[in-house]
Amino acid sequence: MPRTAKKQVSLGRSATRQVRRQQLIDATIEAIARRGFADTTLADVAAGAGLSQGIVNFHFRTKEELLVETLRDLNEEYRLTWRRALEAAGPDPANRLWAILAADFDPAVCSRKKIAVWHAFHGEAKARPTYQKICGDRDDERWEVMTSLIETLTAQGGYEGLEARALAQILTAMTDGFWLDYHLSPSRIDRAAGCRAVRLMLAQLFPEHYPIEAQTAA
Amino acid sequence: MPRTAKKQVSLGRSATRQVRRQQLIDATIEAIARRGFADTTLADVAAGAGLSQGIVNFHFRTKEELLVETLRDLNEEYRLTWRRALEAAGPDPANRLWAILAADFDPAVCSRKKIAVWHAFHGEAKARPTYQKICGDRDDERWEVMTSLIETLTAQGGYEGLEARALAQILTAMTDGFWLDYHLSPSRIDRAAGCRAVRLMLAQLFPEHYPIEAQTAA
Amino acid sequence: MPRTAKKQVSLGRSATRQVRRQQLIDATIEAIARRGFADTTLADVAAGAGLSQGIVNFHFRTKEELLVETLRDLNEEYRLTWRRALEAAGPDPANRLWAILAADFDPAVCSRKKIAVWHAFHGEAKARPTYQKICGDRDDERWEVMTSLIETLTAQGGYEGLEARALAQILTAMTDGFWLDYHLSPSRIDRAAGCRAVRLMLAQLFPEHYPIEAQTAA
Amino acid sequence: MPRTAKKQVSLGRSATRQVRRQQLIDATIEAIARRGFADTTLADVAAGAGLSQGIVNFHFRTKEELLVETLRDLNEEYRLTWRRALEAAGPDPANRLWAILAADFDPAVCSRKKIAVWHAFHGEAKARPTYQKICGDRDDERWEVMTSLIETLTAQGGYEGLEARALAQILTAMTDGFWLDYHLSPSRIDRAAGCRAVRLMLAQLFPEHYPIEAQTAA
DNA sequence: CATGAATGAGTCTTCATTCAT
DNA sequence: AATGAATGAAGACTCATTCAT
Repeated sequence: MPRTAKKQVSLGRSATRQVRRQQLIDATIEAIARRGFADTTLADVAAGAGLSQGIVNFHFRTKEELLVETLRDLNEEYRLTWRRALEAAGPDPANRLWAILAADFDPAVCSRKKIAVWHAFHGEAKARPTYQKICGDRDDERWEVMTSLIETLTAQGGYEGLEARALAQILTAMTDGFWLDYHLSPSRIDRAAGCRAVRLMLAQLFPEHYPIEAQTAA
Repeated sequence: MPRTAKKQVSLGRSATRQVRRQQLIDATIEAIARRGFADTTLADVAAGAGLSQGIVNFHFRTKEELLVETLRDLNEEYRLTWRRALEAAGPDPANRLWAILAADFDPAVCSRKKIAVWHAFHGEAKARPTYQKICGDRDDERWEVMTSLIETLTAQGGYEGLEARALAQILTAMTDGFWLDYHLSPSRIDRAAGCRAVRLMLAQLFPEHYPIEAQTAA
Repeated sequence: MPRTAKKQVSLGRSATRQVRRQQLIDATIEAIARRGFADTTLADVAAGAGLSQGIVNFHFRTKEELLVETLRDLNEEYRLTWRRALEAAGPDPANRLWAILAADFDPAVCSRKKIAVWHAFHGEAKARPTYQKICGDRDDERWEVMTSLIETLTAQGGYEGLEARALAQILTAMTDGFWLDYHLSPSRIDRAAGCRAVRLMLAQLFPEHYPIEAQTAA
Repeated sequence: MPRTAKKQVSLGRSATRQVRRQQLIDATIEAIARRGFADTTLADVAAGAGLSQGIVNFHFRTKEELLVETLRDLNEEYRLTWRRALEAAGPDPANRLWAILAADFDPAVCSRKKIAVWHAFHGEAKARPTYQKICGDRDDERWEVMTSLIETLTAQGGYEGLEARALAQILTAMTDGFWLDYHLSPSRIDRAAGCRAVRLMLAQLFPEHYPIEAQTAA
């Protein structure tokens, strides 16, 4: 508890609304990762943040609102991660496509903890339309960008018979699947291996754009 | 209530223990699919089965035991599905590999409802070691068979530079990923498309064994 | 607590639904009378009934439902009291009118406890439409009967200038007012005095029907 | 929030303690009338006054103190209303008695809102001795004056058999009862009708002093 | 004086579990 | 075997009160 106490003092009562909210969202992610979605209580979250019981209902009106905001927060972090990678990748479409895919292995979003929380939300998605909507919107955006890049690649190269939508589905499924496998069997797979496997796929699908010798690390 | 009464009468008090248990497991799957893992109560399950409140604690000692048995039941159904497909595929390793992968799109295991429940359990896996163990064991078995088949294929064909483990990872990730995408964005993908995409991947990875013209439907 | 324990045993777990509900309603009346409306908790009620915490939400779905049923119960008891008195009064309208008014001083409904609870509900009536509706319906019924009886009396006797509605209002206000005064200043008034005062009023308003010498006790 | 800000500015930080207290008492009356006693929170009161959360505990030490002061305020207003009417009535005891009774229909005290709040406090009276004391004292004072006036009237006129205490009780009950009926069934009664009915009663009880032709409006 | 974030005790409500019938 | 009333622990939420600014 010394750390807790220090935290409270250091942030003090004057912590701005935004800071407090983020603090609680972080504690929520931590709690869900540790205890699971079903067993996470507001008491856990508050204790994890070193704050008092009633605090969550003060900053978020209900538990559900906290959860939704947590999901949005995760979403935004994820979105920013691949968006930034995309910008950093420059104009080349092959580079850009790779940047998006490789972003999924960025430690900022691809950690045991974060992935556990993602799957916790995914598990509840069917029963909670709000979650499904948020996740769907997130995927739609990434899907658009990827499809468009793949169309450019297939137009450039002579990849006959490869439809952009099908390829986008394959690549999306692969990275999503790696997250799931990493979640369920962390001992069988690691970030580097996942990254390499995706690169291998790209090399298979677009040999012109991703020559085998030029492997890139995550 | 008449329906409930009839159900009870038709099954009779003599229903064997196994029948009742299965009835409750089915109701559990239904309830989790509809309400989500966190919001499924024993009352929901009992009502869904047309039985009385206390019944679950009679046939399963605790809620947790019911959930574990439900997961095992799902698992066994999944395992039987691909095992049977494997047997039906005959001796050819290419056929056998395809059979395993295609089994993931069998309506018996690949339905909106079942997939929702799978992801509900996956979401809780990190927090509940038992779930992780059950899911891990399931994956291990399939993994072994797939790796072995892939090794045979790579030994047969001249697929240089393709490591069996990496390929197994790719293919596993892809089918797992399709399930997740089907769960989150059912409008973007359907079973047939998923099946075709996997076939396309096989054709890319093992062109000798899966010539493009010989497409197979799910 | 020994008494509580005995009660539980004597009623047993098999107490019918109706008995349990009544038991809880009685405990609610007791609790409101003792602690007031605002400070009555479900824990008070359950403890008062010698039962466990969650019992109320089992037999009534919410606290509000328990309160509404309690009000209905009080209402019905009140209604039966004057209805029975009315029947016992025979055919004479003067007797019948007197019976209704005197019923308000029947110890079954006119006790410190009951009246306190009545006023607790009246106090919340404006803010809770359901209460206002229930109380309004109760008053309407009694009002109809009284007005009709008064019309008969004024038609019989030569009471010029006395309008039935106004008289009904006066008599209703008087009994209601006695209850309030009994509630706020129990030391200044008692049931017998209230009863006598009402009788005096009747004698003043309808001297032909209620001759002064024929005083009747409550 | 602009309205809030304006309000604050217009009253200014220099508002005297008394003004703030009155502002909060008024907001309390408003809140109780709207939400009921049990559901009125200090947040409601503060918001209603356009001030901040913690303000009440600053000007009144506790919620209970605010409520008590609100009741006292209502009391004082009521007392002043009939006291002023009494003074304005001149020396004639019949006029004075009528003035007291008619004051109960003065819009200043006899409004839907005020009456709702009165009954809210009455409803809690039994459980809170302080309220009972305050209401009792209020009634005692009025009771003394009324009894004394009635004694004068009965001494003057030849009203045999009419005891002053009984008459005071009747008249008090009647006005109290009108308030309750106005509270519960506002559609059945209005101030003018109540006033007329009381006047009718006086005419019946003291025909010498209140001749029928000399009706007075509220 | 006033604000409003923070606290934490208290309340309603849910629900897994028990058990008399 | 089955029922369903009852239990009671636990959780979300409310709100009077405090207090740093």
